[in-house]
Amino acid sequence: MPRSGGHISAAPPTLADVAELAGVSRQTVSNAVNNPDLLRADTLARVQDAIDKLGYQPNRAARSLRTRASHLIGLRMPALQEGTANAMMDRFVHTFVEAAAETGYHVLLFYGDPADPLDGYDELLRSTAVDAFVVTDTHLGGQQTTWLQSRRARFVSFGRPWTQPDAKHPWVDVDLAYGAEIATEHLIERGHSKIAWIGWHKDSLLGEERRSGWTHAMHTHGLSTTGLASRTEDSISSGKAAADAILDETEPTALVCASDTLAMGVLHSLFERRLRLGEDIAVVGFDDSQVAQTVPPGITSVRPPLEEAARELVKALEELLATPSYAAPGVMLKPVLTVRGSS
Amino acid sequence: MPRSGGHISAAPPTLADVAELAGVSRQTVSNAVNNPDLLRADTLARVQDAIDKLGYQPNRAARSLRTRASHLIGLRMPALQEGTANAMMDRFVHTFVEAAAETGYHVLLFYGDPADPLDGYDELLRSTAVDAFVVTDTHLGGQQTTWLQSRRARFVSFGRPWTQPDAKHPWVDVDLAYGAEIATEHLIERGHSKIAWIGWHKDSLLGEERRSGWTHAMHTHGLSTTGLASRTEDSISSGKAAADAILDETEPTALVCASDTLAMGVLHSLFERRLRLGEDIAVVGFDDSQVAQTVPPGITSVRPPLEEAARELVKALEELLATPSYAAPGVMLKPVLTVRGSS
DNA sequence: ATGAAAGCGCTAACAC
DNA sequence: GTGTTAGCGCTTTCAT
Repeated sequence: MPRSGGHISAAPPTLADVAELAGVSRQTVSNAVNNPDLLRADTLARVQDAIDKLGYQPNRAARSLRTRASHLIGLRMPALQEGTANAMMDRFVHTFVEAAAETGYHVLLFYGDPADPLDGYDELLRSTAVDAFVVTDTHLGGQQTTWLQSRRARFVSFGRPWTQPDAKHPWVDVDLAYGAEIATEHLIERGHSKIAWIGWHKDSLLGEERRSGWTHAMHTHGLSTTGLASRTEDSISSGKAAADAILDETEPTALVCASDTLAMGVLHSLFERRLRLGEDIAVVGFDDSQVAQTVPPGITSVRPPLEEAARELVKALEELLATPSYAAPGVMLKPVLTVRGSS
Repeated sequence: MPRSGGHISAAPPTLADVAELAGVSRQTVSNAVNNPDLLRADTLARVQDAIDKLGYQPNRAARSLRTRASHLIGLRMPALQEGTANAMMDRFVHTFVEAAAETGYHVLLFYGDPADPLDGYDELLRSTAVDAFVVTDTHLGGQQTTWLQSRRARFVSFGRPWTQPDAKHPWVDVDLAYGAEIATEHLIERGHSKIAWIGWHKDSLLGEERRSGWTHAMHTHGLSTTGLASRTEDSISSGKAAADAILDETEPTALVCASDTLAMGVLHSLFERRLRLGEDIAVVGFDDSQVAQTVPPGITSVRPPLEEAARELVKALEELLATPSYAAPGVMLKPVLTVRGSS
């Protein structure tokens, strides 16, 4: 499709303009665009010519009004976390927008008050601005999904329905217990046996999930976990504090961290102790953040397959929008371990 | 506005539904929403009641069709750069979406083939999907802005019109020559005099800009710059190579880097040489990325005021959409230096 | 201050 | 296969 239609006027051409130029009715042009098989080959060619010549593009508002579909997917912007290494959501948004584009959907990014997980959805729903939503922070509780369901809104989620085992919406998630397991096994293969875990508080579903992978790998290989686990906040300073405590008490030779942020906390502890990352001690993180990728000598990290997750979600979205009653089983994806100098 | 309208039916209420419930005509309801001052207080109250009861929200498609305004701002997703510390654009997107929300605008994120800087714009323009665009990567050349201008599209840019001094569109940028200057002066204050510059190739406008700040600060303080500057790619490995060369040859006590990515390259060099960042040598970066924030002992970095930039752009956008002929002078913002352990 | 009529650009349903 | 008719939900005249 040529970019320069040779047409600069303020008002874009309409169906009627094309129809007139091609010498057919408006409906025929509409069909040429939406059901080309209905036209005779020569008519189609003539209409297509006129479309190209005018640079015609259907008006989205008019089409939406008529078809009751906006071809827009709503995505509430995840809160920005400064001072952490957490940027997984940004990478997810990137890949989701890209995947959605391939199926003719655009993404409507909206903002919601961080204090209210429901803020923003209602307005878009009521004004029929979007066809569906992608919900991302399901581990924060099922408020969003429960509410969307009660409003009969269409949506898919990146993240399993942790607290509602009977939820019916399509979802995609990453098996991060498995992630912790391969991370731990990687360290065992490298000859470590005193492998510590630095994770989140007990009330974090995500945290317990990841922790179980570590426990499982340790026990499978007949290794003890006593004195090797700690639970803390997801921040640099608490990661450092946890590392300080565990290094003093149990002297592990390797640490697995529930996030790259915690891993960076550990690095702060090592820096202070003048220990060499990857030589004196091994560290593995989660998320494969830019931080893990760039800090010397590179932090080995569990990498969630975000590209695949985005594609799966778009696929589910397509089916959901085509079949109102669509109910799919959740999809669980496996992460891979990106090995770098830290281990 | 109550979130639960007590109304669950599939079809959202329309103006007509509200009118019937309130016992007025449709236009009156429309006026109640768009020109409340036109109504008598009691009528307004009655209509408002009906609106609340039904949870009415104007249909966006219908409104757009009629007013020829979508209240959507198009933003093409910047390419994702893995293996670097560059995430400034993500932070910009965050703050822009937030700022836009305050004025009733939502952001339509779209994808464009990275190989074609123009890809994606045309379709949205022709289908009248967005009211305006925000263009972000102006330093890559003026292709996007030139083309948008020729199409009479409305847009603002984050980034000055480097190659077109006569461009008329509103823009906001950050004075990073000044950023390099305060970074260098900070190091001079700390007692350094052999301060190296690790920057980009000569054809990078952004790079030359930043470099000039370093040169200026050095000369102002009577310090020599010979043998202290290098030009390279924006990547970890070339940052390391540049640092290796300059550390061997000139033995500077401090380095200013054109990006946090290059600063991380320097860190790789230091790691190999077993030098202590912030003790044996000082390093300052650009962008105040998550990497600079989290790596021990923290990298001093020039922080662009993205929040302010986003707000300025939204303001310009509002005026631009209100006044078609609106022409504003560009806005140049000053960055601040976030001082951390690396200096 | 409120109401009636018209029409934005498109597609679904039906006629020919 | 192609054309005609109607109407999606809203706002902009214009009349009252």
